[in-house]
Amino acid sequence: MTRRREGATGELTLIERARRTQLIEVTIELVADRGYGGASLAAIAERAGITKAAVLYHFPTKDAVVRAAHKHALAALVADVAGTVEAADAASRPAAYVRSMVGHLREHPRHTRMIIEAMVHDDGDSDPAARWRPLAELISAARAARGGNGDTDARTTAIIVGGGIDAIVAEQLHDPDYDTAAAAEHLIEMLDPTLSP
Amino acid sequence: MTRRREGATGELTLIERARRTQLIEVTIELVADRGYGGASLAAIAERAGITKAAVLYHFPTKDAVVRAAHKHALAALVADVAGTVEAADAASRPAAYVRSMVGHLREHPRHTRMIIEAMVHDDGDSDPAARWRPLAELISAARAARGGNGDTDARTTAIIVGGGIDAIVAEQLHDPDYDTAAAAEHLIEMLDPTLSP
DNA sequence: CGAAAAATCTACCGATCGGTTAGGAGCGTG
DNA sequence: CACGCTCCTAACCGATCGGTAGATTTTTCG
Repeated sequence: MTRRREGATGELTLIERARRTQLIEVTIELVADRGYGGASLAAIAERAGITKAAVLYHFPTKDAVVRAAHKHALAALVADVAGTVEAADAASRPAAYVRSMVGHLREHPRHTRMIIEAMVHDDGDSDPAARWRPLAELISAARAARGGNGDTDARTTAIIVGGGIDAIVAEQLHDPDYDTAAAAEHLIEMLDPTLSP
Repeated sequence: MTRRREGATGELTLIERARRTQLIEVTIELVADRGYGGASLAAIAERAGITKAAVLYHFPTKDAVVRAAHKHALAALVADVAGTVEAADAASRPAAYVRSMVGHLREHPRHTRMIIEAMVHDDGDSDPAARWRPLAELISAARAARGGNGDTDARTTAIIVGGGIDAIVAEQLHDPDYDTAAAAEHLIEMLDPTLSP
């Protein structure tokens, strides 16, 4: 058993931190470029310049590496979006959310592919509605701020708009010249009427 | 070389047809239930009640089986949708398209998962915009029929609406009680204003 | 019936998968 | 110096992958 301390509360070594970060980064690259199946232990180890066993010294299993990479990409995303959205007033937060989300995903295409790949792969236990729940709450709040009609299903609106965001980003992944900013504004124009009574 | 005639123009045996159909069906089930990686030759063969070698007698490679399954699911989808859409007049065809697409995907969840899985897996060579091009053309035609403003980007509208369709279906896959029909109507309500001058 | 063709089986191949084991540098500390 | 800890390598494991070769059964048809 050459396994790492798992939930140890002790602080990590500097080298350990650096290695983990590096492994997460190369894993994001691999999953983004070659899909979940393409991110084998051997591939991860090779890109990091170490051996498979060394990778498994820092993480208990391969899935743990991929999960850590997914978590990292997701955390960076929500932190970025949350910061932008807070600056807007309630009525325009859904628009700010869409703009910020599309913008972030365009600036970090690797993270985008990583998140999408993870979404597709972990079958079942992830709810699409849960992914867009923050957006659903912003939509509810905006409707309330604009005076009523909070009866319309914010969950469905959020799911649809979220799907639109994903589609815009996916298109940009295929065609780097695609004008995602214009597409985001178009999506916002479609969303806006549903926010007013 | 125990390989099948590949592009032979000759007619196929009844058994061959039945086997191919069966193999395509079990492959759709497998890909839908366990993802692309879960559809191994051994798994396909087991579900069909034959051996791996027998599978490779009817198809040259494993990928050929999966591609055939994808093609089958896709063909069934477009045939279904096309039939419904033609019955509507130009101005309301986009709405009919959305309704029909969501309805078909709900009635054939396996096909849905198969298509999504294939979409994610074949990296790069498939353009999201191409997938929704038929919808983009319906949107353009509807705008023309309603009198002008064909300047708005139909491609982007189609991509956004298409993403909304995918998201609705994905949510229904996770929550079977989800009201996809209502969601489709909501999506249509968001689409409609963009079709008029 | 008997032979050709179609369909399938058993058995194997090399490659790769995630993971394990044992050990050995390098380094700071008693 | 010797001990202990961190970080890593070389070698290996059993399982599974897609695919192949050749024998064998089943079907078709003159």
